[in-house]
Amino acid sequence: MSYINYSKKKNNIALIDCNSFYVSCERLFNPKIINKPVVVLSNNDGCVISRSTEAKKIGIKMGEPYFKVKDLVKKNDVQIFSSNYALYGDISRRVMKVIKEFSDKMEIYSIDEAFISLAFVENQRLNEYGKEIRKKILKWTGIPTSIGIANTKTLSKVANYIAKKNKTGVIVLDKEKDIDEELKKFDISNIWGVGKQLSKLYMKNNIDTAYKLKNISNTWVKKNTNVLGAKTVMELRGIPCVELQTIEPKRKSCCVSRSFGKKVENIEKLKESITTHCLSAAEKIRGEDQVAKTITISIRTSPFDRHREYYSNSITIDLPIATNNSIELIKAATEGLIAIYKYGYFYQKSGITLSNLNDAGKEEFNLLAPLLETKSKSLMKAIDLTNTKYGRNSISIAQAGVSNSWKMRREHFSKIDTASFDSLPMLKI
DNA sequence: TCTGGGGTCCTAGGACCC
DNA sequence: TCTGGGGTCCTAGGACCC
Repeated sequence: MSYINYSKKKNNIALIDCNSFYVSCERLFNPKIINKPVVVLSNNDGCVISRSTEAKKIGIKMGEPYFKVKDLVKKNDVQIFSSNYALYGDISRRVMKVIKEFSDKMEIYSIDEAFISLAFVENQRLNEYGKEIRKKILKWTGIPTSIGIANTKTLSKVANYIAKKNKTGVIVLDKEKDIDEELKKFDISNIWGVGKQLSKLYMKNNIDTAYKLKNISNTWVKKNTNVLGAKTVMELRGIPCVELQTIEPKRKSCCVSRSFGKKVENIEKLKESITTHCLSAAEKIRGEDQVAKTITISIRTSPFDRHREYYSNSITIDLPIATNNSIELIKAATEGLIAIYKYGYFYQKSGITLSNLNDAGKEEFNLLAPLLETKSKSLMKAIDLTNTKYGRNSISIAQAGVSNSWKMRREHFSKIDTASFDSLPMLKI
C-alpha cells in the first residue's frame, strides 16, 4: 500500500519484562513454592495481581477479587502472598542494574520492565544478544525474564508478548514477512495502547487483529481516534513514534491512597488516614526535592456495595505557598476533609494527591517563603533521616493515630526484608 | 428579521499503562 | 464478610479576552 513508508532507520528496541514478577520475587526466598501455583495479592489482600504459570492454568484471572477465587485456591493448594513492595522494589533495582550493563540507552518503564536500545547490535546477532541478557539477569538476580526485540516500542511489546506466551525467552521481529504473519494472529485488544474503549471501536469496524489495524488508512485513524491511536498504527508499521525516554523525568504529581481494612464511619478515623497519607506523600516529594502547590483530598464509600448509597467526593485546594512541609499539607488536607465529609456513610477508601509539583527553591518568588522554609526545613530533614534509619513511621505525628481499625489487611505477608542478612535469596545456580 | 469571531488558557474527566 | 494503587496524556468545553 502506497501510504505506508517502509524506508525507516534501524532502531532495534528490546523490551525486557520479568515473568510473573512479584511471584518470582517471593520464590527467590522460598524455593519450596517453585513448581507450585502461587499468587500475590494487592494491598488489603483485595485482588490477584501476580500469578505463576501454574496459577494461570488453574484459571485464576488477573485482577480478580481474592474472595472469588478462594475455592480454587483451596482446591489446588495455591500459595498466597500479600504484596511486599519494599521487597519487589529492591529486587527491581537489582534487575535494572544488570540490564543497564547491556546498553547505555535505557528506559525503566515500570517496576518489572525496561526498554533498551540495541541499535548497535547487528540484526543477525539480536537473538543471541537477547539470550545473553536473560541468562545474566537470571544468574545475578534469580529472576526469569522474556525479551521482545523490534524496530519500535509497540512492536517490541508484541514480540515480548509472544515470547512470554511461547516460553521461547527471546523473540526478534525484524523481517516484514514474519511481522505480518504474527500480526495476523495478534488480537487487537492485546496491542499496547489499545484498551477497552479502543478495542470496542475497532471491533465495531471489523478491525480485530493487529494486522488489520496496521493496514488501516491514516485518514480513518485520525478521524476516529486521537494522536495516540495514530501513533500506535505508525509503530505497527515499524515507524518509531514513541521515543525511548532515557532520562527519567521528575514526577508531576504524587498520589497516596488506600482502602481500609474495615469500613470507616467516623471522621476522626478518616482524619487519621488522610494524615498518614500526607506524611508519606510529603516524604516522597521531599526525597525528590520538590514542593507542591496543590493538594486534592478524596474519600469514597464502596462502589460494589449494592445495599448502601454510594458517596464519593474530592476537593482540590490551592496552597498559598508551594510546600513539602508535612504539617502544612496536613493542615490543608484536614480542612478539605471536613468540607467533603458527610455523616452517615461507610467509607472504604481515602486518598490525597499532591500536584503542581516544582523543584524546591525554584518556585515563584514569594516574600514569605524563605522565612517559613528555614524554620521547617530542618525539622522535616530530621524526621526523614530518623525514619530512614529506624524504619518507617518511627517519627510520626499524633493525628496519624495509633489504632489499627482502618489499617491495611496483610494476612499472607512473607515478612522478607532484603536489608536483613537472614533472608538472602536462596539461589540454585 | 437580524444576535460576531477568533484566540488562549485552564480544568475535569476519560482512557490508557503497569 | 472480602473488589489495589500510582501514574501520564489527551480532549472537550468553559471562562475570558479583544
